[in-house]
Amino acid sequence: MLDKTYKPGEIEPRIHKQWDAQEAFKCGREGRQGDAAEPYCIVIPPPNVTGSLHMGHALNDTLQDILCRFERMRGKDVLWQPGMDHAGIATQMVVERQMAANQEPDRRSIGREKFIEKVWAWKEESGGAIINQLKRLGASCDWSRERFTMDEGLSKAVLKVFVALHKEGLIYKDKRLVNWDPKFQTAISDLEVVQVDASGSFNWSLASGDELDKDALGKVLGKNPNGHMYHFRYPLTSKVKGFGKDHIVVATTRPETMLGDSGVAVHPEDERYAPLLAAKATLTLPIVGREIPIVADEHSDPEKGTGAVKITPAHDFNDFEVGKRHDLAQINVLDRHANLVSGHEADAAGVPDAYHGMDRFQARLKVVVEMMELGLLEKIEPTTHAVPHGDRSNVVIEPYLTDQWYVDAETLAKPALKAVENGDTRFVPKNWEKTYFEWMRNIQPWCISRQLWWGHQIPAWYGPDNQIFVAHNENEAKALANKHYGKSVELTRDEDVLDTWFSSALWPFSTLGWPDETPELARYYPTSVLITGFDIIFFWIARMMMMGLHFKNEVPFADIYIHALVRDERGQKMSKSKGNVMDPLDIIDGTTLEELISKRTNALSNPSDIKKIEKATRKDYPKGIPAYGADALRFTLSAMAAQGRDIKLSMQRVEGYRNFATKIWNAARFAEMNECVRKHDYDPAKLNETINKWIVSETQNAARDVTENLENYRFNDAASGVYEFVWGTFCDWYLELIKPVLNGDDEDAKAETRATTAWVLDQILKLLHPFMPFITEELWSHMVVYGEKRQTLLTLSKWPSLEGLEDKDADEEINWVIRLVSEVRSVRAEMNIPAGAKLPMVIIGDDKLSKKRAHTHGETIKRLARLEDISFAKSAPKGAVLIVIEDVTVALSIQGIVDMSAEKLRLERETTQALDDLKKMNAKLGNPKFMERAQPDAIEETQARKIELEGILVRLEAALKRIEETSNS
RNA sequence: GGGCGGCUAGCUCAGUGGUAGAGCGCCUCGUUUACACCGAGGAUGUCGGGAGUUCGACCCUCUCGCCGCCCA
Repeated sequence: MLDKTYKPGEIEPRIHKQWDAQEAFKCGREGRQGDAAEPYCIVIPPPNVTGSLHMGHALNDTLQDILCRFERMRGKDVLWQPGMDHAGIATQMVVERQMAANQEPDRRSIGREKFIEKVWAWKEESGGAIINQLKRLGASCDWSRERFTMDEGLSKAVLKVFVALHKEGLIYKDKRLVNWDPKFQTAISDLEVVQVDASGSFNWSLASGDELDKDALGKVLGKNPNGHMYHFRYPLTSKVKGFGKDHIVVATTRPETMLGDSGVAVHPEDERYAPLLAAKATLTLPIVGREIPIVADEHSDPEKGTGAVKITPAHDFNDFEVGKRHDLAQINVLDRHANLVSGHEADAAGVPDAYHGMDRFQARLKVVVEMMELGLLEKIEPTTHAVPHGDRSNVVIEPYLTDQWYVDAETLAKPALKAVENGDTRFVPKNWEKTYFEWMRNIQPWCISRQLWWGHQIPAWYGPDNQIFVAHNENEAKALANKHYGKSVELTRDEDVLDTWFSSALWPFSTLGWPDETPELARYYPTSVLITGFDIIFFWIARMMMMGLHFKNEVPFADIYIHALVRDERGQKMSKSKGNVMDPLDIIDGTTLEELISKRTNALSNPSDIKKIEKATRKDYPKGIPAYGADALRFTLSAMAAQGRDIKLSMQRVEGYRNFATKIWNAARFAEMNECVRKHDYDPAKLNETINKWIVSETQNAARDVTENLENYRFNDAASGVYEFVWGTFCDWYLELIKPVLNGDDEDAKAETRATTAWVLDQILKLLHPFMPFITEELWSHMVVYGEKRQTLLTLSKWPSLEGLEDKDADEEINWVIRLVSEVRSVRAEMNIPAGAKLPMVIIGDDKLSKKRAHTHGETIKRLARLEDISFAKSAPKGAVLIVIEDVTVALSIQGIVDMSAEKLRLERETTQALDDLKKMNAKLGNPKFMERAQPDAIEETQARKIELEGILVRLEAALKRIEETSNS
């Protein structure tokens, strides 16, 4: 016998063991190989090896798991390919931090090789915690095929791709500006930069005559160095005829970059500056003393400020382009730490001694003060502007001139763009393709080199004269060099590694064995669908499309399903630094308030928020979180995963779906108690009892509904469909309706009903399994106490594909019973009839069908509506409440129990409502345009509704009349 | 500045060119051995504002407002 309550914590580990023992999730299982089964493949978006499961993963993986389990049950040969990426920066950061905490020597002192060893050791010991968390969620990946982007095979793929693309000229080395992260001292891609708005508060102008309060400015900039626009006067080297002033005013939010200025640009048609352009006038850069040209370039906007823009080609992306057009010098003034340069470089750049090696933001203040002292500071105004930050380091990024490796993304993007345009790959929901197109059409060269140690080292070797040899290995490079130089030379390998996303871009085929032509690659590529969040359309999807098409000549996936973002209760994006994260495992296993608080406050970006976070957490979760179980969490996420809308996680919803799990549990318990046993020769198409025909018909509807919705990625519709069927139809009505049968003495009916209950329950477990794998698998294995042994695990059983079970007559009959019972219950409650009172019911009139139905279901109706007995009469007895259903009037004798004036009010209210509705129908039918132009269906429906309402009104009128007679007598 | 999405019951959210929905919460009731993590019943809405298309708009179009996100 089942326990009275359902305990997820006890069930889940047991079920895991069953799945593992039977290797249920392995692809290419017996009976599903070759032509025997259609392959179905999803590659997991590889989580980061340093990561831990968050709600976004939980949603992402729940949806993938639903599809995989669904298709596996539909008989397909499913491969859900799991794995992780090596997360270059994040992992290196974790390990370095750990070394520092242990007071070990830093990575530069131990050298590259030793450091890499340490990273691997870390990975073996504490990396990949997320994989176990995924398992806890119930993810049915083929774990035997787990891959890691640094694995030998995947590294081989990276090598091959790099060498091939280089050979084709699609990978090249270039000196350009990159986004430089001064904390990690590496280049990062555009996508790894987040723009953070800065707003200042300091205001000053030369014209005001006030003295600049340096200390006050220093204080403001100490809090946030950004958020101000500084207007500088750059003096003309010599006076120019026709130009009234002896200087030009330029504005900047980054004053320190002026040390690297090599020109000032004005718009070619800006008449204000025409004399200067004509005279080829130059400016003398203050502080530095360099003479710089004034150039005409459309980049400067005459409407903005003074129309003159200072140009710092080595430290600004726009200026870099302008500088190239006018052959301006690229003067670097920062070092790798984003401090001001020192030594030779500083001398070359003309940076004064006082600035050498100075912090960039201190230099900013110093430049401003010095300009003020020179009388060249015109004003400082507060402004709001976007400041680039490293997404991992959270420090201000500097555009920095370096040699890096690039992928010619523009060329690779073309086929990738076309594949979506012509429908080879389909976005669901469709509107995301716009985002994809937008990005692909404006794609920039992809900087793939990183100045890190952890990752795939770039397979490029340099000769003594810096000649580059790209090869699969050192010997091959040496051979190339020998040929080039005609002799053997010393080669040095490029120190840098590749962007982690470079290897992730190969994921859909590298995990299947490419570059080897493995059977898996042949069978599972292209994959069926990619499920992911919109935030990595650019990072990952676009790049997989490019690489897949280039190297496999086929799109990597047929469909791309883009799901929502999971937000917190207040609709805020969850983030560790905001302290509003929710660990999915805390919902599965439960947690205490204190643990929750400590988890949320230990990674805050702003520690002063601790109290605030604590308060909010105490308010939202005063008792911590109970253990709701993986099934409840999964069901919540899928029920809330409507296309195109974010999910605001609601604990109440989780609780509701936990209750749903308990409901199913108890329905099964009821079935067990009543010996509802499966029968091997049970045929749902050959039944005698109307009630059973009905539920079997409803089951078919529900199965079709879930199937269609899952096929169309309508996860929320699928989930709420099963929910409604299980609770609203099966539990609320079917199980209640059969109780009299189970307690009765018609043995044939009883046997059929028991078998039907067992059969429906089996279908329910199957339909529910993709959403709630644990409880369903548990019940599946449990419901054999009296029955036949199961042949398979539920997860490997056959998905219901039901046909020919619809039964319109049974449907109408049972719906009649349900309506009748509901109406009686409703009237009883409204009339305040004591729950215990059993009333006699009289069915008025001579309708044969009603009589027959009332007779067949008499016991059931009596039980559910709490009736003493059911009889038939031509007219209603005195002192009765009349209930008007569409086609029948029913009298409940309640003499003495009920206040007749209340009853009168009730009938009057119903009459008013019916009259209102009728008026609407008549208005429609009386409108010639409606009759002329509306669809025939709509007209028919309106007419039917009109007739129905008229019938109801006639009977309501009769009922009211009776009341008056009764109260008069 | 460009683009996308949202605004529906107290809350969280579905929804469709033709009679406004669910869950939670709320109110009333609960003799019944599946379940109080339950059962029965009930109340609650100018579907963000305005205009248009249409026989008919919560739905389509335009416009305005507010909120959010992405890109520059």
